Parts: sequence; structure tokens; C-alpha cells
Amino acid sequence: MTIQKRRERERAERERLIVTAARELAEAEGWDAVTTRRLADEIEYSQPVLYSHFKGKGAIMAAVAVQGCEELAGELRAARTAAGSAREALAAVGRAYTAFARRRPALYDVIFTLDVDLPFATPEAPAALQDAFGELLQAVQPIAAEGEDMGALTETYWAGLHGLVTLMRSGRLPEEAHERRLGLFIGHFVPQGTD
Amino acid sequence: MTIQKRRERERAERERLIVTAARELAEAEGWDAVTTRRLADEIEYSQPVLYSHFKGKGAIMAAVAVQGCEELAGELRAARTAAGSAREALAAVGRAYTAFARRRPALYDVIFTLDVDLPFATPEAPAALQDAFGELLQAVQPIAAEGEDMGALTETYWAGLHGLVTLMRSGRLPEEAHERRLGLFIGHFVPQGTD
DNA sequence: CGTCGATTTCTAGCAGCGCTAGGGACAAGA
DNA sequence: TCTTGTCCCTAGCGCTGCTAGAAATCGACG
Repeated sequence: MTIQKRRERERAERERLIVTAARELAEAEGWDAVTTRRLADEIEYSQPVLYSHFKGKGAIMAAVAVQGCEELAGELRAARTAAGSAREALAAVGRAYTAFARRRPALYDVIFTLDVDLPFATPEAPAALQDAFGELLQAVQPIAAEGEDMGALTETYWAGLHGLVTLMRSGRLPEEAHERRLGLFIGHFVPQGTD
Repeated sequence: MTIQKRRERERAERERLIVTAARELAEAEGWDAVTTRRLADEIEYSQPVLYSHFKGKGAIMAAVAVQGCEELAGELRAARTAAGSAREALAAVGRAYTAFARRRPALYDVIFTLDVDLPFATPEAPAALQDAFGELLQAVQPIAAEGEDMGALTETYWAGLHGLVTLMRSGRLPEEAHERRLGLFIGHFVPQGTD
């Protein structure tokens, strides 16, 4: 009984260890450096142990993605609630989003660019993903015009931010003009004369 | 002399063959299926031959990207010049861009998402890339407000399209609402009351 | 206390990847 | 015919994600 419990606890602990190691390794050296052998070394177990916890490397990455998304959702919420007006809130959330992407590129990639089979845009999507989207939704809501599709509008805002971030991070947009582009995007997104 | 020329011609021919094979394989089965072994099989030469033409797999992908970008630039231009008003032209270019991404996902990926060390956003960027960007620029120009930074504005428009496309294609945005999102994006991008 | 049975973990290996060293075939010139 | 130089292929390196099967460990029971 207690033995069983202890084992489960230890297993859960080790699982956390794997996810943490993957995350730290990715943040330090990028996802290319995260190989199953390297990860096994890091946690001081052999490779097959990883597969007794996760279906494969993709599942480990998905776990990191969920963790990262919780962090993102928190930062978006903080930015939104700290802002004064609705307009400022939208801008603040946009800035927080792109700032997250730049500060934590590995996390951003595993959530939003690498394919890692997490369910998105469905009820089965992890809570963290829905929370993050919810933050965007709440920021977009007040500036929506009468009768606009809120979901689609939020998705559109999100996509704009995502595009700015990914093109910049892949070297396709010059880094130095990021703030200007972001300002233009947010400015064009808010209907003129909205408070 | 003539022998030399014939050899050079044959070499150039084989190089074209490699790029075409890579492109077709990628379009048919995705870039994961494009391995150097598979490519060598396809062109009926051994693997090392590829490396006598290109520095590596990345260089082959870059060549495909340039080809694909020429195609994209052509489609953007056609869309732009066929439109009536400036506003319609911007919308048409946006639709043409996302349509290209959906119709030729492998080409789109190699140009805009996979990293393939092509110089972007510099004078050394291949002409095809500059042409495609130029088409966007010409579509954005007429709807820009007084004194707006044209380059940054175009980049922002591009980023929005790119975000919509990549999030949708990776399954993060539901496919069915694409048209609605695209309409919202373009609508918000054009300042109210612009002709 | 010693042995059995089950669970856990490791060693070793598979098939694939991008890439390359070195040798053999083949054609052009003496 | 023999040499020279070019071209191309075979074979292999070190790496990847992943897994089968042996080994070791630990709890339970006689």
C-alpha cells in the first residue's frame, strides 16, 4: 500500500524531472540539442526509461509546451489586468505575447511552431492553451465592433502576433523594426475612434 | 572546347533535375520524405553526386525555395494587376498569398517556415524574394496613411498573412473559418474610409 | 533466512538520417 | 598503347528516435 504510493510518487517525481530537463536543455541550447540520449544522460537514467513515461519525444515536448503555455497565460493575464483602458490592454497583451516569444524562444517554438500533436482549437485542448487563448479573447472583446465574430477576431489578432514573431525569429524580418511593426499592427487592428 | 561545353550543359541539366525532383517529392509527400538517399534514387545517381552540385540538403531546399518564390511572385502580381481598386488589390493579393500557401504547402514551407539559410531582408536576397515582397509593397502602398513607414507596414501585412497561414496549416486554427479571419484581417488593415 | 516471482532498468541493436573519404572506372591526350 | 585526369560509386562515420530481450532489483512468502 504505502510502498505502492511511494513508487507512484517517485515515478511522478521522475516524470517532472524529465520534463524539466527537456525544458531547460531546450531553453539553453535549442530543441535540436534535446535528443533522447542527451535527455537520458541529464536525468541519469537510460533511454528506455523515457519511453516508460512518454510515448515518445513528441509527448515530452508536448508536456513542456503545456508548462510553457501556463507561463504565457500568466504573463498575458498580468499584462491585461495591469492596463488602464481597453485599448491599452490589447496593446499590452500584444507586447507581452511577443516579449514572451523573444525571451523564451524554445518554449514559444514548442507551443506554436514545432509540430507536437497537441489538440488545439478543440474542447480537448489542454487548459493552459485555452487559458492563453482566453486572455487574448478578453483583451480583444472590448474593441470588437458590433456583431463581429469574437472567436475569429481573436484568432486573427493572435495570428498577426504569431506572424510577426515567427518571421522575425527566423531572420525573415529585421529585428530592429519589431516595435514599429507591432505598433502598426495594433494600431490598424483597433478601429479608429474606439476608446 | 565543345566537349567542355557539353559537359557543363549536362551538369546544369542534372542540377535542374535535382531541384525538380526535390520539389516534386516535397510537394507529393512533404519535406520529411525528401532524404538525400531518396533524392539520389529519384535522379538515378548516387548520393555524393548531390554534394557535387549543392553544399548540402539545405542548399537544395534553398534552390527549390527560390523557384517557388518566383511562382508566388507571379501569382501575387496577377492578383494585384487584375483588381480594380487599391482596396480590392490589397485584398486580392492577400487572398492570392494564402491560396498559394494552401495549394503548395511544401513550397510555402521551404520559403517561409523551414530554415534554409536564404538571405532575407537584405540586398543579397534572391531576386524572387524581393519581387514577391515588392508585390506586397505595391499592394499596400496605396492604402497607407500619410507618413507611414511603407516597409514596416508591408512587413506587418505580410506577417499577418503568414500568421494566419501557418497557424491554420499546423492545425492550430480551424480551417473552416479561414475566409472569415482573412476578411477580418484585411478589413482591419485598411483604414476606415479609404478608397 | 532463503527463494521465488514480478517489476524495473539497462545493454545492445535496428533502421534511418546527412554527409564524406577513398578507390575504381572511364574517357582524353601523348 | 599507356598515362593522366576527371567523374562517380561503394562503403562507412556518427548521429537520430525507438525497442527487444537480458539482467538486476525488490517485495512477498515458505
